[in-house]
Amino acid sequence: MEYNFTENETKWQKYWAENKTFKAELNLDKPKYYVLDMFPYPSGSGLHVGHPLGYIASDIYSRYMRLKGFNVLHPMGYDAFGLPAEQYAIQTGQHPAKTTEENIKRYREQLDKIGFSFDWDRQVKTADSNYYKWTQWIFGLLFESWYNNKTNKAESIENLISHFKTEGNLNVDAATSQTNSFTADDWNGFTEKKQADILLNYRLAFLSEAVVNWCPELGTVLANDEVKDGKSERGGYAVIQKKMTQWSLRITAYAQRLLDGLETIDWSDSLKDIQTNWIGRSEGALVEFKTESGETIEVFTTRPDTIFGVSFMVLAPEHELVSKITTDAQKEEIAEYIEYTSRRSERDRLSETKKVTGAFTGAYAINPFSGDKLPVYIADYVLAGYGTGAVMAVPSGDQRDWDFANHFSLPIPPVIEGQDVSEGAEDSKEGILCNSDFLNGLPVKKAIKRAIHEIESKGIGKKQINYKMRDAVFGRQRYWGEPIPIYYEKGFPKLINKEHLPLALPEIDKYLPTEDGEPPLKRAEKWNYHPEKGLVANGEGFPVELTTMPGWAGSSWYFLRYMDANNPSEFASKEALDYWGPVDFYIGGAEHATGHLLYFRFWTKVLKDLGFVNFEEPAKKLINQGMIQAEDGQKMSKRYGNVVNPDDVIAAHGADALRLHEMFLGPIEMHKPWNTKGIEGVSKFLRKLWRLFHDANGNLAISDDKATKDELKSLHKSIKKFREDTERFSFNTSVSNFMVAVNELTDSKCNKREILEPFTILVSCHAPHIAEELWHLLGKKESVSFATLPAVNEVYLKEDSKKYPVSFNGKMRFTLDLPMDMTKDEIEKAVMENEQSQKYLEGKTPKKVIVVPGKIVNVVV
RNA sequence: GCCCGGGUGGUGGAACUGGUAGACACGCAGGACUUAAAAUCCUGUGAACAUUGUGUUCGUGCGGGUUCAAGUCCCGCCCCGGGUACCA
Repeated sequence: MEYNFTENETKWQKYWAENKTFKAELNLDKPKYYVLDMFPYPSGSGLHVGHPLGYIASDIYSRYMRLKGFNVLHPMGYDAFGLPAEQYAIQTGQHPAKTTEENIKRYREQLDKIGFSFDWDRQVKTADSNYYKWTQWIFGLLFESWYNNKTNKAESIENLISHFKTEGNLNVDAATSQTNSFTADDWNGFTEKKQADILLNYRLAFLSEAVVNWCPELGTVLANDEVKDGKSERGGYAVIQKKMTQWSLRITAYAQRLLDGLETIDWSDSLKDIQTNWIGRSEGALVEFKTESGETIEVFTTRPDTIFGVSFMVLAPEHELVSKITTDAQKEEIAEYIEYTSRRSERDRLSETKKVTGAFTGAYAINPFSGDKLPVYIADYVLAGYGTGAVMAVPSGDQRDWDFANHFSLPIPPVIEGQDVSEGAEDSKEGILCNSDFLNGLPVKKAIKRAIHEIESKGIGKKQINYKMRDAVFGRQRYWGEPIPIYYEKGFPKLINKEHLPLALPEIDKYLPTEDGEPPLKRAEKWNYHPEKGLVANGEGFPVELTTMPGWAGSSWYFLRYMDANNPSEFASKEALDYWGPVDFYIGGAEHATGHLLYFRFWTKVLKDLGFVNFEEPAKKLINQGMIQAEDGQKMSKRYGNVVNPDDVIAAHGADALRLHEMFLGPIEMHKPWNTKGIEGVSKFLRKLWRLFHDANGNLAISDDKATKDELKSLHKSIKKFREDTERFSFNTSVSNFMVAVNELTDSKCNKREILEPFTILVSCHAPHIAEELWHLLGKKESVSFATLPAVNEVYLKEDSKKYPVSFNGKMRFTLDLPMDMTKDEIEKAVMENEQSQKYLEGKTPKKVIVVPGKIVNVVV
């Protein structure tokens, strides 16, 4: 009887589901291992063949770790809130919850057919109110915390308030947007509103007025990682900069820890690089320049050593000093320039970076060391959002400053010996300072230190570290997301009481902004809050926040919920968190490097600081699965009509073949095209494997005879390679390893239990359905996933002899079979005495003979 | 521009710390079985030259180098993919 994959695969999928074979239970007696996949956003088009690639790899690894005796947590769920469902709802009027549920159902059917060993009892859906209740609760934690730079962690806002009451903010070192200082008396005298406003400058979840990315098409603000090339990542719509009051999360407080943590985790270098660049740490100095009129311009520079090379100053057009220092004569020009820059979209600005623009304010600043008069310009190459929004321009060392100086005919004084600034700036960190008074003769690195020292002792600045990363904009003017659990009393935000969570998403008539441009939640009829009664009809109580959370809120902590997914009273129990956390192995796409993967590290650190989890990093090991392209090398997309559906592949070849084939395509981390024909190879392998257990007539035929030395060698070679390959996530070479073994066993017509039983266990990770059936044909009653991974017995691998490749001058000429226990000298002698050697020696005596026992022989003539 | 990956047969890819380049597959060619096809099995398959087996030369993007020995290490380039970009 030939192997019937459809029948067999359905049978075992049913068995696993009915017996809850992969149910994970907390068991302190067993070591745990947590394998996590990035959960999918259930889109309307279902899974294509590229999606399960990572899931297959993680499933193989999960099964492998189970065989090694670990208690494995391998869950799955859905990232169910998001823009596409809402856009669809706007078009069709269908409730996004309904379409999302339908999509989830379809995803589940597709996933079930692939034979994953997920514990479905732990499924999470971010749009489920039992889940987002806790997302809202975590938002509450962020709202009620501030970051203490002295203890280097988040602390309760109550601590801060009591500090304010007794000392004001004088001895507070916090991550804050508060610039003014106040005393205890000041604080106690402030109105409630004023106090609330100040606290917002400290809270980790805070409301502030800031320039944000506004996408008019989507009708919402976007975080920096959701904007690519000046357009929205979803939809590709134009983005403009707009000043708005917004909820944000103070991720910048964690910039240094997010950087430091990278050194403790086993993630790919490219991913770490992306995050490092995104965080963008730079060391330098904050320096004050006085204008002639007595105003102070503060600049950030990474090259304080070049301060004698400053020939002008530049402010961002939005800089608050611009209006104060502009002379009457220049007012018109400056106003025109500001008007021009505010008209330009983000895309225009980015695409015209070579165009030099700017305007002179008429004001002059004084170089604090040289006393030189420095004209002050405004230009939009200086960004309001970075550093202080002002720079000291050093045209000899900075190309942008050079271009500007060149355009406006400003001097370009060199400050490094031998510097040639006629064609452009030279920004080398090597070199010796010149024309720089007390810095003359010093190499750059020492000069930087010296300059900072002088700046500090003069009292005009200090050493400073800046980060490119911005705080994360958190509110979205959209419907399909978690409501932010905030209401407004006396004009300032307050947290909705814990017992009123979840703050459920209300029903509304349509999913569009109101006529006044308010977010869709404004349409809800019962969207006011009463601290005792909860939600009440509008007109009663206090208004509730109208924005919702971004797509990444729910995914920032889902890995924690899986640990205790059905807990009704906590986000997860302490016991479960301590046992299962952190994630041991995480797999997902690299496109989440600057979004999800930063946010989930950030939330983990906050929860650690507040004592809820005992680990600093959420995932110890992470690999990125590559993309599977269509056969034509293009991206697989409905638009190109080149999508391959796993359902079709499974119908034609089976789930085991799909799993093997996806792995066989190449290394997990690489992008590679789908290859329809290639699947024949793995199908053939499965049939060959099946035939090892059956005779020519298709009847089961397993022998209890003793295995031969060669058969044992095939088996143990395979066990060894399988273990090595799996440990280094080389799933593709495992497949060829299986093929080699089956080919060898087929050649020797091996049907011996002693060989087939352990081999079935190996194969069960990649091809669980056929393995499960074969396991039962071998007479086993339990699932093969409860078996033990076979150990390597080196005795069977030991070779008696080695076919030595013999090279002359590095060129391989012939091989020579020699016993393994020969010494170097004996090998050399044997080679030299061999008649074939004479031909290549041409009568000469060899200069040198290199012998690496067990490896090679190389004769140098 | 800067920072990461990556370039190996007709194709996907192997070669873990320098040690027989091309494992394992796909494809292709030839053959066996068959009335025929499918399925299965066998043989061959980097290129060129030569050929009786054997052999010789070249060959891992290009050019150099280190080494007894380089796909692997070093230097300089080219191409492809990704990230990032007036970040001072």
